[in-house]
Amino acid sequence: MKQFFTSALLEWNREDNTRSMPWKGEKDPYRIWLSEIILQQTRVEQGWAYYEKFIQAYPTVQHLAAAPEEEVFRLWQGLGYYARCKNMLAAARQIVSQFHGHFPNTYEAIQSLKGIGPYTSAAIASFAFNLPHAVLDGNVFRVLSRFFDIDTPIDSTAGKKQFASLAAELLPHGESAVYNQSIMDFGAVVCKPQQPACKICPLARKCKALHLGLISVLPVKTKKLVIKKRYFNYLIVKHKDDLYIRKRTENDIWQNLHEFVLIETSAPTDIQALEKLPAFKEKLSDMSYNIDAVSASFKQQLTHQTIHSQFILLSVAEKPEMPGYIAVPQDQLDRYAFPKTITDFLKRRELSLF
DNA sequence: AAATCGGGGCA
DNA sequence: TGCCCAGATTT
Repeated sequence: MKQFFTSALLEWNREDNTRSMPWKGEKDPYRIWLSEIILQQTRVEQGWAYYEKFIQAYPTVQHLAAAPEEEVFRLWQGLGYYARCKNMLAAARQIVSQFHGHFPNTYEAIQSLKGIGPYTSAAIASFAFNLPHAVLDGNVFRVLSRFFDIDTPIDSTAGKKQFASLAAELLPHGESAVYNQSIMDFGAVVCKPQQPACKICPLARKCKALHLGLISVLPVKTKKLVIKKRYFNYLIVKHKDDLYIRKRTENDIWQNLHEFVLIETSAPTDIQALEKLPAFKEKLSDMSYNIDAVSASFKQQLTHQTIHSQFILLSVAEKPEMPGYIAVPQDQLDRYAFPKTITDFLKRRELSLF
């Protein structure tokens, strides 16, 4: 069974796999690493252009390590999971300072880098150095759980151990790079989450889930998602040509991205009610202001929360004293990274003063 | 062990 | 909507 699985997969890769990607067959560990960080929880099509941008801007790890943080975040803007960006830059600097600019070449050393866990370490170890480590990503969980009919939840500790053990057994000696590439391509192209192509699947003959009618229930996950609603009221404080922004630093979404003056409320709040909040006066340090415009509501759906945002443009006559905020001329906003809700708003130019 | 961290594509 | 995506880190 296991023998069949591995050889059938490799044969599928030789004969039917036409999936092409910029980093496929790449041997430079820096480029492989970059692609793997970008692709964490991200579809290949979504990450593709970002990979090209980063390789162009930072051809080597030395270039990336020397880059200013704000510039790197600007390039990452829109890709999500911004901790990846922060960790990536830290790892680049680790490679230069601790590893003398040479990418580490053992599974353990690779995993000691910021932002690299079991999956990414196995991917780099196998793709760059052909080391015998099996990757375990969403594709692999799905393919294995179906073919071998394993209903242990993949988001449990027991499940991770069980699948990791099986994946390691299936890894063919000396062919970890091509095998790891194959199983992930296979999961993405044939054994897809929805409507897998079982009719043309070369492994169907021995696929347990297919014969048992369990394709749609495998893999099993236990945890349920709880989605919170949040209401963001952004005050765009304008003094002459300057707008006031800050970097988000708290443990929350969008850490290290920038934003305008935020007043979060637990329910939709109109501007009259907003002005009566103590927080409103505090944020503006009792300055006199004039409300120039109020935007419509922008909605953004994240994995764990739904954000409703409105933007209130207000101008002040005197230079504001706002600790923690920086004044940025309107035409230089594009030097800073913002969350998508804000870039959408800025692009829309809904408020006439932009 | 459970909770978080984005944004986009698809049914 | 809900689910998933070349997962990792924090709580």
